[in-house]
Amino acid sequence: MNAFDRLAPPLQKWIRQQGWPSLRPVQTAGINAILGTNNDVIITAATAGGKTEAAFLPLISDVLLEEPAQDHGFDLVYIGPLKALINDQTRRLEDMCREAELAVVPWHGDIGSGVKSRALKAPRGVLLITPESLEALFVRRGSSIATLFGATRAIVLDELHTLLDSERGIQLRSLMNRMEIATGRQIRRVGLSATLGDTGLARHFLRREAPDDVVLCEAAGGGAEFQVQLRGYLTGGKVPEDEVAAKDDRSAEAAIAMHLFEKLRGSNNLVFAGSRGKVELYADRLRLLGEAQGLPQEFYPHHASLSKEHREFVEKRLKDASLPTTAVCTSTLELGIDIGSVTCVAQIGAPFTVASLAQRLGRSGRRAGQPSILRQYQIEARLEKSSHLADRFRLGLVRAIAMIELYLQKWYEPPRSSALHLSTLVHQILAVIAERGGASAERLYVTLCSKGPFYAVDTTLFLAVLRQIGSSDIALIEQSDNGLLFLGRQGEKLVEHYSFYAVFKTPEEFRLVEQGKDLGTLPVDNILAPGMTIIFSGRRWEIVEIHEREKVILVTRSKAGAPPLFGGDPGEIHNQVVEKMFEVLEGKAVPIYLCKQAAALLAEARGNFALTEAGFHRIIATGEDSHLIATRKGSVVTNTLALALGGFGFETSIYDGFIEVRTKEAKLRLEDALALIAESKRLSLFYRQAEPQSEKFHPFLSADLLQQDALSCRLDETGAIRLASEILASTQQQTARNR
DNA sequence: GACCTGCTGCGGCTTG
Repeated sequence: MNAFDRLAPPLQKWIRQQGWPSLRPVQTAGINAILGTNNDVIITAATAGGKTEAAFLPLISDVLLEEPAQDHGFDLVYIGPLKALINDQTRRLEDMCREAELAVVPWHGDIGSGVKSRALKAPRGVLLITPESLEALFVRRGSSIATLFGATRAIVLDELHTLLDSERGIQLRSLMNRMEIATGRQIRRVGLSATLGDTGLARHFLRREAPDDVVLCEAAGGGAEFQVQLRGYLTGGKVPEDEVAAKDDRSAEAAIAMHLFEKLRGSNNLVFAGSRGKVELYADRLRLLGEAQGLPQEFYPHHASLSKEHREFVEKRLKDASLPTTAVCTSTLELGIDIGSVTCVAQIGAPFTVASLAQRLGRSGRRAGQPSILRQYQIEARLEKSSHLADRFRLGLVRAIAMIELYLQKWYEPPRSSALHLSTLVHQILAVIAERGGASAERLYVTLCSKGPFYAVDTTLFLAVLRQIGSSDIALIEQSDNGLLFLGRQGEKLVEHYSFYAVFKTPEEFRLVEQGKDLGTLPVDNILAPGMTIIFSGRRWEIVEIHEREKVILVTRSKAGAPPLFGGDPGEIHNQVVEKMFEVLEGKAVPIYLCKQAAALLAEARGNFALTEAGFHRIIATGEDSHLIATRKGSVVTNTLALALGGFGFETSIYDGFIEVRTKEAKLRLEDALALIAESKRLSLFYRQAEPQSEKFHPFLSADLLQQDALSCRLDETGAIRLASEILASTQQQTARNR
């Protein structure tokens, strides 16, 4: 029997109504993988490749054709990382389920309590929910979980790739696990994604006990033709006489804005500017260019600090084919919210990961016969005598090239699987105790570690965490006479507040208000005062009043302004990306997608790289007491070595694949320090400040636990030790050769 | 040298 015939009649009718000539291969594969089996399944296809239907056509059929395990409860559970995505998918599923008369229930923070209480009284159909709302159900209604999910056939995880490596992903795996323990049944898991770097690790995420049994349904190669141009621009330094032309504004940003304005006007596009500050800067310039020509506005900023109203306005304009719209944005427009297809994706500066570049490009070329177009812009510094080697090697441009090359090879960053996730573990200990009204240490360990996602935590470490959060000054948990663990004084306070359900940290912010209307938010660490001017939401403002206690800033329209500071963490670059960068630096081929200026910059970078023989000498003297070490590694290993060197009094700065070391304050020679590191088994002794508190529940952990947590993911000791001996060996070879 | 995501229950009010 073919795939279509195996579906329940209401779904066959729905497919006919859609006017589809046939099912797509990935949908046929999904139907065959799911119907009549208990398989866990991963479905990967390009954005808008029909993944949702590939999963839900057979899953809904299964609900209609087979008897449920119990009379009440949700038949299917869909978990989405965004409220907007849940709203989109609710509409699609309602359409698909109408004929089948199956209820579709959206559930997140913006959904009214009426919908929720009705669904709790008579749970059935498809539940679409966020990880946080699901956590809230477990914590608030722990005793109802077995009833609510006792009939659930499958859990569908949308945008699986965003969950693999993150704190939220660990929480979600724990929730799926807790659901199976509460209902006493194994529940099928179906993951959907457009960009999975390593399907092996995705399988492991989905079902750790049996990753090999997870069935993979892959759509055959996307098909859209890929067009790319990389344009290089110069900034700073002395502008040569012949380049000083009539135009007032010679900055690279102005030139890029002008090019974007000319190329993108009249169609729908996305411009990824790299940071919220840069988004504001380019949106402002593009608006001014339009106003100068008396043209209607079509360039708008979009990022997470802007008000919901403004963001929804921009998203709606993007969906509307009749109004040309370009959004200058951050990764807010990277995920699967349906904004239709855009003509071109522009990227200013090199992205941090190939995975996000791929995700962004998935937004363009979605209509048959239309290419997917990338316009990459890169600004480099004009070189002077005193210019730094990182500028001479044109590392920004080289990284942009490496990213495009890796994208063409279809390589994406894999998730790291060794992380301990102690912050999230603390959260889940509190959550499980709240869900069950108390738990023994043994039961907790089985639920969370031996059977759960914290498998890297052994019993010794687990007990150390319990002791730490049970200590009298932390008081998150306490133990009763019969050995059962309960929430402590502080633990109860945390769990009672609604801010408990999310496992990730969010900064404190000011609200920006103009005449009673919210424009958006700004991190509180901005240094602002009345009279100062800023660019925000694509317009210029003057600060009128600051209300510290209410965290409100009142503003009024202004003619001047600069983008405010939005803060942020340093990005993380994978080893493979840095390796590719060195391949580019050492290579000869000039990619055809470089403009003349970019090609000249690449030639210059290669010339400077060859001149300093950085490929040959791993340690290059760059001044009287400064050196450049070529680590040829990504930021985790490079950071670890830099931290270890810092322990010896060296001052360090980090670049892609390089560490600059200043030896002035150091107690010993650089080579001797490297030798000591190379001989070590552990580096912890050398760190000066290796207790970073970056995650939400880190403040409750001890220095020792924080260091173990950092070493499991943000630092790589063995990698750094190996790197130190590798660098030494190559310098010794070099010395021998010179003799 | 960065980006993003999420949130309950209840008291008290108005309105039909």
